[in-house]
Amino acid sequence: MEQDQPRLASVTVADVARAAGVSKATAARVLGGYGTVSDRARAAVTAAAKALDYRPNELARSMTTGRSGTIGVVVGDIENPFFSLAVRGIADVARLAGFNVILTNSGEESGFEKAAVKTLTARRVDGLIVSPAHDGDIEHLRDVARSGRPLVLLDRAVSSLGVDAVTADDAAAGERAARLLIDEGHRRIVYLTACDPGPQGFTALGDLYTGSVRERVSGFLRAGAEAGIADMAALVRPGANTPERVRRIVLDLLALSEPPTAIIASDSVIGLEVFRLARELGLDLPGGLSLVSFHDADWTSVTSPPVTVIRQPVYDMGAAAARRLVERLKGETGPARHAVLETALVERGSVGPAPAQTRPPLRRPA
Amino acid sequence: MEQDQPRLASVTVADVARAAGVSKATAARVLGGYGTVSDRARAAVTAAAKALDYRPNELARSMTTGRSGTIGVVVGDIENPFFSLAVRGIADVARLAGFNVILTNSGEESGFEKAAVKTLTARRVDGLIVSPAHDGDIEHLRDVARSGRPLVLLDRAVSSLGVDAVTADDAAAGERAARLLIDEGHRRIVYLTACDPGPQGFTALGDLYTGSVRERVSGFLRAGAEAGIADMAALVRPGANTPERVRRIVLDLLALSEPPTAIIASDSVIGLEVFRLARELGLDLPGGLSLVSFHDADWTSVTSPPVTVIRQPVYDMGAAAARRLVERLKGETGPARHAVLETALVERGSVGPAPAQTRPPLRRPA
DNA sequence: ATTCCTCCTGAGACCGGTCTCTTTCAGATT
DNA sequence: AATCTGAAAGAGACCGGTCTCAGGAGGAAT
Repeated sequence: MEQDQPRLASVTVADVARAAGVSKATAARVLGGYGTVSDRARAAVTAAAKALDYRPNELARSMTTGRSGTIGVVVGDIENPFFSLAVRGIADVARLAGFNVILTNSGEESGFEKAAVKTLTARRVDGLIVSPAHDGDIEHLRDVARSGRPLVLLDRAVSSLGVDAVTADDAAAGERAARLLIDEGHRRIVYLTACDPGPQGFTALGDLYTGSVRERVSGFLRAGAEAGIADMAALVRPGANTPERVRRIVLDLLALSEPPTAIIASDSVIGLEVFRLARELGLDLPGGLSLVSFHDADWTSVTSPPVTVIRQPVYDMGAAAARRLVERLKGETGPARHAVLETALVERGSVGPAPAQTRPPLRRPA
Repeated sequence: MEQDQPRLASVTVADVARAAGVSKATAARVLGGYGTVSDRARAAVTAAAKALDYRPNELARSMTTGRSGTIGVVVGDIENPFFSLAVRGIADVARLAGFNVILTNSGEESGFEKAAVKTLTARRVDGLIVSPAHDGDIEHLRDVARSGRPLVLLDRAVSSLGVDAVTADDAAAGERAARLLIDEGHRRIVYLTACDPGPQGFTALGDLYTGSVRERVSGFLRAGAEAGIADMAALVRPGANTPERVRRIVLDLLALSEPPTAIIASDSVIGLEVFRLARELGLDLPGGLSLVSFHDADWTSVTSPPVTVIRQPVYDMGAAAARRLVERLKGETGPARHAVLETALVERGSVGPAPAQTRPPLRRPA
């Protein structure tokens, strides 16, 4: 072993070159793996590098090459199993393609998202995968697109940006979930989602600034309209951003003179909190309340009853986004593509017929 | 608005300086926020920078300063709620201290971990937080320590490295969990963990190369020894690295002539799979099998029965690790510190008395 | 033997910042 | 008026790599 000198200054190509008795250029060629070098020189440099414990400085390297071998990812919330699974998909594909992943959390806040994007571009990532928190506030993404740096949107498309996107078939999924409940006779169905509430709650689709949520709600409303349900929009509830807020919203809803008979939760974190609250209240599922949750999270299959969910191909969504980004990074040009992945309705035990009411449960015309 | 020139080459300080009619040095002073500059010059440079849409190149900056404003994090598995919560703690503290976080997943594999550490140091992160997958294989960490770059170990201490670490009181927690079960009369208790199995399973503590796991098992064995249980070590089962392997191991155990009456799961992912399997097998919890899981994951409180868990201060562990790293980054020297955070046993419904057996349930001497 | 071509190598510019060193100049001091 | 002081600004080296370009050596072709 070499002596334990507390080395602060790092070994550079120049040091290696000197030790090997060649020029800096030749050493760089060996160490960087480019150009042509004689076997003799190569051996000398390799040996010197090893002896000196040379470690390349990626920073310097990417400063000159312009490429960093890194892709930046900005997700809403790594804690949400949806995103952590998607990130895994991204990471796996990236690794195979030889890219490193820099991950950042926006906390679903536009301000943090902007800061994250700024930091990542400043650090010259080769490309970005972002799930935009707020699709009315996308100047920073437009900047990225304009700068020519590849950008792929994940889970939330923003068509006006004209960049690649990978999402699930949210509108169809929202419609499917609503229809399932309607077919069971439910008429007062809540759509509960984490999108920040506007000044006075939900009034129109435009109030929902998260792409995926808006899609889902549009499907939800469509199902209601087709079934002739008067005011399907009345029970769309954004603002379920924390467990506490989920509880407050649901408690308020249950206190209505005509309480809802079913809830659709827009992600598994919300779904879990609804489930927990129902159980605390002694509310029987699905007898007293039916529940459908987006995202087939692990726990949904072990509760009693297990939860009926919309299964999204989350891992694949991440992987597809990364694959697309890598294509772009490899020079693929051509128009922006929006990949829409199919979801599946997994029927388990949390949906049952609506309890008998004043109005008899009408069946939707087949 | 400016014209939409598709700018590929980025604007540099030199460009700004030229536009502002000052020297590169002066422009750099304004843009970099250092040195002294007249108000007139400052105004000119600021205006020029805005007009040209100047964006600093963080790479170039950190190449000269030697600091990158970034801390690298290598965790075993971001998908595991334990790590995603810890990462959140890290990210929050880092953000407040003005650092960015680069996150990497090792998949609990030493090889990937090494690659990740190498990449991160090559990109000159200012410091590292790592949860070492294998504490017999730490040359790469030793290199980091030797290079003088601050390193904090998370969840898994390696005392021989002589670096800061933040862990839970794993030995105490393991002992506590085992004791709870022993007090309920259990004698055949499984400790199920994800640590990769040696050639022929568990034979001695040294076979467990994950620090936290070894600690927990040592506590587990100690509890057994104190209660005079003959062969507590016989039911220590590493290798539960995937849901499938959890199933296989548990099924094998249940097929024993004298099957275990209780299982301790070393993390919530394992705990969930055990729970699911028990339910599939129609095994009553806690009547037919008692279960204690490490990590107070969300879902553990909503199952039927809810799961008794060891609650670790996961978020705080991440935050503490980040805080310590930031201290070091700010120049704190002084000896390595190992912070041990307390855990709590949260008794819920998945633990019950051992079913009557040939041997009568002995109570541990108070 | 001469020319041509290929292979290898070294010198040095360059990337985009920071930072030291030097010079200039205005205002204060005596 | 002469000197001192300190703020402001410019020139240019530097960080650690990459890469272009020009030149030298050796082998093949003529």
